[in-house]
Amino acid sequence: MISILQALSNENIGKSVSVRGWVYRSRSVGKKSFLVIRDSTGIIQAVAEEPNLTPEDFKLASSLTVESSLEVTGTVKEDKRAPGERELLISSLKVYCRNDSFPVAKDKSEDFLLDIRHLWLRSREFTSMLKIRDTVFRSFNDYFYSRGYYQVQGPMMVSTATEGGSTLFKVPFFGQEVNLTQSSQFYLETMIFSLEKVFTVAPSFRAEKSRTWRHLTEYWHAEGEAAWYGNEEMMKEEEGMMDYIISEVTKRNAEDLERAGRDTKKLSSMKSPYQRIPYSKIIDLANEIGLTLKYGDDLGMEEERAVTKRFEKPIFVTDFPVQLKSFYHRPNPENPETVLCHDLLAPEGYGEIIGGGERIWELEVLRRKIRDFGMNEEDYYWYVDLRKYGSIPHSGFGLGLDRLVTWICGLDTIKNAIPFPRTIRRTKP
RNA sequence: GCCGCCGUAGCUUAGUUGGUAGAGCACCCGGCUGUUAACCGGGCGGUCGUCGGUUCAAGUCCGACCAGCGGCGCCA
Repeated sequence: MISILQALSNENIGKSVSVRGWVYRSRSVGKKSFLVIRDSTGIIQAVAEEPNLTPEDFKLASSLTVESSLEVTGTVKEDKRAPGERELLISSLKVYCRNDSFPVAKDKSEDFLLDIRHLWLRSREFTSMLKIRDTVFRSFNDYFYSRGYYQVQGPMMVSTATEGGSTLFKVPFFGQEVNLTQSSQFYLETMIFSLEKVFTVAPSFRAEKSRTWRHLTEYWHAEGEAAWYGNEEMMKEEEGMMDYIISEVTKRNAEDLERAGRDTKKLSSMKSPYQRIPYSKIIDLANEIGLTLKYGDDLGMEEERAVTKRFEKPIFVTDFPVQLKSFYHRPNPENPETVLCHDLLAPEGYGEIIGGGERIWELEVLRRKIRDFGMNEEDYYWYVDLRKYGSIPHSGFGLGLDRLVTWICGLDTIKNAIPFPRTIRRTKP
């Protein structure tokens, strides 16, 4: 038994091989049947005709429906008429499951495809996306291991919020209530005191009633936290990570990117360094483009799209005003109206994929910010404790892996960057 | 949270001023000696999202509900 990719290789021409998989297309002309078979590695056309097969087997082969599963043995032959110019002359076959009509046909709506996502995953487009997604997750881990980070895990059930309080999922917990985590950041921060550099890949949950192309209620959050790092050092680390992920994807998934309609050369050209643009300059730029933004306004969807379309590479937006960012961001000592932070915006209109920066490490500053943001210090006692015992400068980031995949694949919705998207109105399949 | 939109066969859909539903694909049967989302002929397949109302008569008009989609805000 060999893979379809292997069956198509030069050394198998003229040889008898066995492959197994699923019927991708089936057509018959006169006394010949053409079965295009797919497995995880590719597709090959198999030809069934009677001299090579018993009448029973020929009939069986001719009757196979889309996505029926089977195993075939046959001789690999070069033939200009075949897709891929190679095909398999079937000498025997074994059918595992002959289907009724497969629900996925040529006419399909976005809505219907979401209902049958469990079957739509078998499509070539989705297979390619899943392979690219695999590379993104794998290379994220590999990069941080190569940089001396440890992989750690925080809890998914938590009792404190990282961001605002209104977007938490409440879950019953032995007569009490807990929340599903929105970020593992605070837990990563606790672990830098033992491991110094840590990362995690975990789901995060947001109960925001978002209805957009780039929000999920459950998404894959890749986070890193490093002791002694400043904002600039963290940005450099992220540049290294992005370079590595993009080089791995373009190396391993060239064909998959092509199927997704993505220009591999264009992706490869987006090497770091990325521009660092202060928030105030972005406001100026937005106004040059014709948008009306004043200092203190947050960047909306329209602004982000317009701005990122002007760049060929991702950009960092830095130095946001204090009030636009969460309480834990460290104010810039040279300009306390702004914080030492960075958002990484993907080009081509895709927008924010990373948010990060330097964390407050001075106890009194953190206490004041917690008060200023109207929060209760007692709820964050353990987070505050970190600033009491051996506190150090440190920085971190959170990356939306599904957003990164959306951009790398050039998709128009984040729902197609994850096998089973969870949105405000969809929990099935 | 705000704004907009859709629901007719397994899928994609047509359906006129209200008169009891038509097609393409899929599937099944038959034909075709090389198909490329094959083609040709036939067949199967519909409580028109649900409930209620108006009417002699509702897919069509009205109301409520259910389900889902798109955009904004928020964020990764």
